[in-house]
Amino acid sequence: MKRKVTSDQLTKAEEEIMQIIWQIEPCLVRDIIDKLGDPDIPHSTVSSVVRILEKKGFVNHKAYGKTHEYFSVISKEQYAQQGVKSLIEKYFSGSPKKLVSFLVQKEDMDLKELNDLLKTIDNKNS
Amino acid sequence: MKRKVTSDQLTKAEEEIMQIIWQIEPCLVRDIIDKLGDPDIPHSTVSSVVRILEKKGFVNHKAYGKTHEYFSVISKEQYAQQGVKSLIEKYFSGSPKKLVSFLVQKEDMDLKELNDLLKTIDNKNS
DNA sequence: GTTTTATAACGTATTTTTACGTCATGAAGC
DNA sequence: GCTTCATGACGTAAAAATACGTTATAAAAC
Repeated sequence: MKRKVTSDQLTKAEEEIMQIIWQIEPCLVRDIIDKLGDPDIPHSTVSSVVRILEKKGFVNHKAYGKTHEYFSVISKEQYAQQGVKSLIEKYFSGSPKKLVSFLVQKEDMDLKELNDLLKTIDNKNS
Repeated sequence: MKRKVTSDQLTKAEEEIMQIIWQIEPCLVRDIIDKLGDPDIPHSTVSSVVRILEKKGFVNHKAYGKTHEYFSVISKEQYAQQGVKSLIEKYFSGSPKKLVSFLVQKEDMDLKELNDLLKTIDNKNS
């Protein structure tokens, strides 16, 4: 029940904003709002979340006068890696192989696809 | 920024308890505490989380007098599937293939392993 | 039957997350 | 210069998640 101090996990709202930053960085809060689609969301709400993201070390900014241009510090890939790792640990007994066979079983992926991929990687490595 | 009403996502504490329930169900709150390892955690704290899990529809209980025996309604596999799906959507542009090649690249999984797996599945399907 | 023990519910306090009103500042236009 | 506009920070309100003290009850021990 202990809470990790190093906030390495994003909440839902935080992640939603972070995804946009990864897409369009570097960006202003305004840009994020435009991308969000919801025009009624108050500027200050988004600003708050971005500030929290900065506090958590996910983004940083460069100031041009009062205007802040935000950019990510943790890459989407880095964060994804952490997510994949935790998923595998928690739901596939730490075995990536189990995750792959799950993907195939659930028909999210067919065998042919997997085979093709394997060939592609094989070629790269030789 | 809208919040989903159908609580399909567990928070950290909730998930920790849920993992234990999946492991040892059916179980009493007491069993969960024993499994948690932290003997100082108040019984009522764990009980609260379990009640929330019930409200969210993840568990249900059978009452024996005042004693409640909890069991999962949503299987670990079901929940895992949802997690995998959301991860793929958010971080691998909806392509399971990309996830697999990510696994290989990050050396969480080697090619041989993947190859073996492919053979195993192949055999099953023929 | 009475006492003790183990159980869970309930209500509430605390903390964290999410949302927003208000203020200040710099830039642009006058 | 002054005014307007766009920006973001700050503080705080609201909601959600987490933690726990207290009470009630059933079962077990006596």
